[in-house]
Amino acid sequence: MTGPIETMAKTTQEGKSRQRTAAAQVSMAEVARHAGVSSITVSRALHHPDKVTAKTREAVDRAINELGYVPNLVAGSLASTRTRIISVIVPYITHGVFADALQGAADILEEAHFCVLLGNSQGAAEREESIVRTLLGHRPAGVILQGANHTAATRRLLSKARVPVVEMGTLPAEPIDMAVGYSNRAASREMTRRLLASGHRRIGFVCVPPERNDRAAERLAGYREALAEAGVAFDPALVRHAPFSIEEGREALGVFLALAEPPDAVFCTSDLWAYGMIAEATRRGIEVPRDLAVAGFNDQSMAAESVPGITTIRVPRYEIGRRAGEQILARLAGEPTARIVDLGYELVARDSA
Amino acid sequence: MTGPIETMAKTTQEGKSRQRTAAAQVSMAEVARHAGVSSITVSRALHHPDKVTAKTREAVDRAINELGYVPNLVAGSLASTRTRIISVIVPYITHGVFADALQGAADILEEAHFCVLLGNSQGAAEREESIVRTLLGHRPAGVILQGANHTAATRRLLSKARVPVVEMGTLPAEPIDMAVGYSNRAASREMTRRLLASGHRRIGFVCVPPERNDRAAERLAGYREALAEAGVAFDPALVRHAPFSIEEGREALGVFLALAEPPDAVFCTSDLWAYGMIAEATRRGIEVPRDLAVAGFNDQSMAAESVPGITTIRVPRYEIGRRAGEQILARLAGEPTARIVDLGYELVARDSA
DNA sequence: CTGAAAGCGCTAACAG
DNA sequence: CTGTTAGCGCTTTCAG
Repeated sequence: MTGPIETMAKTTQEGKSRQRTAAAQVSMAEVARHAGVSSITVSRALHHPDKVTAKTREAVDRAINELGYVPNLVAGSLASTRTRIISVIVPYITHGVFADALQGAADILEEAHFCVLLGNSQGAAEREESIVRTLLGHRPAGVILQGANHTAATRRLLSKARVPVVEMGTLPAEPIDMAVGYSNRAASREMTRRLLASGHRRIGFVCVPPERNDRAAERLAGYREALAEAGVAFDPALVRHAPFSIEEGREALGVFLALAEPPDAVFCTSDLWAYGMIAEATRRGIEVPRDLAVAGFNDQSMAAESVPGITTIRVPRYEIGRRAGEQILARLAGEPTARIVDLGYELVARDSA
Repeated sequence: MTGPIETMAKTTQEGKSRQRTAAAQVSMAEVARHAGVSSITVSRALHHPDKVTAKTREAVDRAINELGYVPNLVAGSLASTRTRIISVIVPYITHGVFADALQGAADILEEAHFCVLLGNSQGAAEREESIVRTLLGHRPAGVILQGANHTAATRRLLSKARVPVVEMGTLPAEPIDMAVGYSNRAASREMTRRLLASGHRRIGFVCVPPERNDRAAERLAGYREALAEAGVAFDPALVRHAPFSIEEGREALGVFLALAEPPDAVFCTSDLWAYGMIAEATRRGIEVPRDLAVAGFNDQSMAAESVPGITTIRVPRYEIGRRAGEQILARLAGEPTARIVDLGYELVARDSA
């Protein structure tokens, strides 16, 4: 165990004067001079090597290497009024679901030589709006964001930006531009139906507050639809809101058991809660699924590791991000694009429900 | 369970002609005209509101709102040769350790109104080099990257860029500029000492191939140092390389048990492996830690959930990213900065070792 | 406190 | 295939 230690810099500070980035950088003009050609020829050797003789290309390449030239993309972007930047905004980077989608988007975009300008909304629509405003200032070639609950201003900004926009992880009735996801409502309805089919009638439901989260709202709607179909009355006492954590799953069990009429099944709309709830049930001698059925959502790694294994909904998280990136690229290439891409979901039946 | 469905766009394609981003955007000049002032006054109203009369400021603000003006940061950056972009490069976004650090960096940087330009090296130094080259083209105000094994060209590029650079998660002898992390070697040595102190002499070691990963190399070195201190001979047969996954932990156990002289303890340098190994041991009726002690690294969420709980090394993952961002900001503000910041680690003793 | 002129480093458009 | 001329939209510098 060690504590924080700081070794003071031996190097002298350069001081406030040298914040300017491009300062001592080599410019294209210098490369041109070095190679005995004009700037535009350097530009062409870089971007359209076939439009330049092999000899010129070599001379330019040599000059670039000798001088250590790194093209200034800021200047290039301004001149061409075009960037190779895609903004990707996610609620939380550390949440597995979003991290996977972000990874998918980053993979395909970097492959296509685009850069990802990252935004982190922390799940707040107002924060998202201010991030969108800033990121649009960088004139991205496209924008990818999570979910569909945005402020009116965010929608307006994105529409006016005249760039491809993809909302991921959900299937909004009116996407800003394009959407890639799956039906949270249908997935939730299907899981609830499964619990009902097993004979459960008192079904608890755990989710994040649905007011500020369209996915949670959709899942709650799906749950209610399935109950209605089966003629089971909706009981608000069986709905519990919580932040994401294993611990909250443990606590939710306690709350449910303290009810006058406790549930005989619980649909946790995150595997984290399901995992915690099962662990706590086991600790209390409640057998899952015999005494209590527990279902999860997302098919995160702990779903398979839990004992019993968690019956859950698997969503194509990585694929959603990747496809979102592909949609942007397709639009930029002038190819026809689908307005809504439904990547589906899969109910993974294990032993917990 | 639903399959992929695509709804074709009803909206007509805008075609190849409209890839240009800034195209129909409102310019500062238009805002100026609308407000009856010059561009430079708009610029000042935006960046130095106190250098402008309240009346002018209001007129400008009104024009901005009416026109929906979004400042073009590309043009601004070119003119000022300065950006508010920090490049952050991580090996994998989905790996919890890096996601946490990325989150830490993003949090502090966005707070300071900087944007994160994300790079994803996939753990390959060559890929990192090409990413660094591209990202530097955007003239970031600073660069944060993971670890210390970079190509010579990467080091050269970053040094020549004349911007603050932070390497995170490790304590290199010769940082490119600054480093924020902890000693992988010391942490590994301490854990190995603990296993030795419990009487173990045949200690297995699981890590990723150390040739391409400086952290793995440091951990291996710490393990060997502790063995040497205790006069225990190093046995290459006890070292296993594997990719990160729970499954690989299960497999590693099988390999170790097949040895003529199997280990009585295993130090897994990732909790993932430790978790899998313990699960597999339990399945085979091998009691942990009585029959086999298993130690982990990183204190990921499964470490506490595992039965028995995993004895592991906790590292300040989020804090490392946050501090890395702070170092960049401090340097940009002209404040003195430490060359190396050791944030330490903590051995978390649970029941597995 | 406000403005005019000049230019950031590059690329588009047109010539040769 | 190569070069010249003009900006991209903003900020810097220097005047008023």
